Amino acid sequence: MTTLGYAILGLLSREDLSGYDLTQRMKGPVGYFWSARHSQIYPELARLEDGGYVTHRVIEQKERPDKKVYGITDEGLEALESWVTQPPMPRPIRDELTLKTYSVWLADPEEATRLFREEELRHEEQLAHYGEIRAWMEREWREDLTRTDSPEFASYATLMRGISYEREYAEWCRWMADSIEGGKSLETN
Amino acid sequence: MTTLGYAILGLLSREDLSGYDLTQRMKGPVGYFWSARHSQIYPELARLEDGGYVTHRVIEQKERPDKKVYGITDEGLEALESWVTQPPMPRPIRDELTLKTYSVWLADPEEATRLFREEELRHEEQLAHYGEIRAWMEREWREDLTRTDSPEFASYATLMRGISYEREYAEWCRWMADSIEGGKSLETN
DNA sequence: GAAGGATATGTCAATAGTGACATAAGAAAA
DNA sequence: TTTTCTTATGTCACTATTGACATATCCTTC
Repeated sequence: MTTLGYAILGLLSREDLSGYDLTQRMKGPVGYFWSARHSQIYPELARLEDGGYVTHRVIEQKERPDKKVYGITDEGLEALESWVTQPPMPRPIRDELTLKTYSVWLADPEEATRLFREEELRHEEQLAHYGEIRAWMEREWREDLTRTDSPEFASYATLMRGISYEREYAEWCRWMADSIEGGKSLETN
Repeated sequence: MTTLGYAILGLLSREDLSGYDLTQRMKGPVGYFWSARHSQIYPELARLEDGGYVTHRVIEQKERPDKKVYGITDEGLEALESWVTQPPMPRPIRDELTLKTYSVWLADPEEATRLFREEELRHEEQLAHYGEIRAWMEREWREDLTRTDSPEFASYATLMRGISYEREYAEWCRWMADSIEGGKSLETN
């Protein structure tokens, strides 16, 4: 089983979905830390069905193309449950901006400052967006969020990782821009 | 040009290195946010040489296999310089632990708590390791760190990203473990 | 004397992931 | 009326990355 397979099972454990729906859901909370295009999702669904983790039924629609709606099987749910608490495979982090930082000493300071200010803004915007979603969740899901065995709590916890990730990134970008602009690094930290 | 190509140029802009040396360097500051195995580095060096970004000379060694030491060309340095301040390609983040979190509602709370405590420890350890390197850098490179056009500052800045990344990750893991252990999420945050 | 580790450079098959191509039909906007 | 968007499912070629295989020598440890 691939990690993408578990991402799909994670979505199907909450509700039955078509390949198209799954592609859309990849833009929500799951997609913040794992995403895929439809060209990867359709073949993966076929593999999951082959392995007995999901099944599908065809929904005929008038005035729209037919749908294949997928549902998780008992075997699929079991596989997902045992995967969840297994320590994650250590994967190397790949972050192009931080790699660029390693060569920032070669850059024009003004251009470098602009780069980090721009990236700071990008992460601040993402943070603001997540903040709105958080406020919505805390308003709509107040009860559910007190139970850690609710899917709502799981979505909220994933979002919280997004929030702290973006905040950390934005702060570091600001520190970088300030350091280069000020010409000194140890001064501001 | 690939991102790995620029990672290699970034190392070669500081000193001439062999493929083997580059592989070793990938475990240091550059490797914190971009890494590769030797099986990827050797072909990439060939491509870089093909493109005129690097050149090599063979160093014959007694009692050891011969070396190919690579050096960056003027074209290579130019390419690297213009890449550094270019906005990075947006890449999807892939983090298996945060993906698991999306399905944590299915898990046994005790096993989930153990998972997040373990991961918290891993990140705390990495943080402690980075902290030692930071202390060493601040001691040894005091002067250099005041100039943002020094390679030492660039290494330090990369390390600082590592430090804030690990701190953020460890804190979130602690919040997760505490939330699941306490059975409540909104209480501790 | 044997085994394992470090130095040193490569190839190759398999997997993961992206972007483009392909098709089809209704709805909405220009 | 034509174009564009949304729904809907798929394939295919290419790139990036990993892990295993391959070879050779010296040095250190058992």
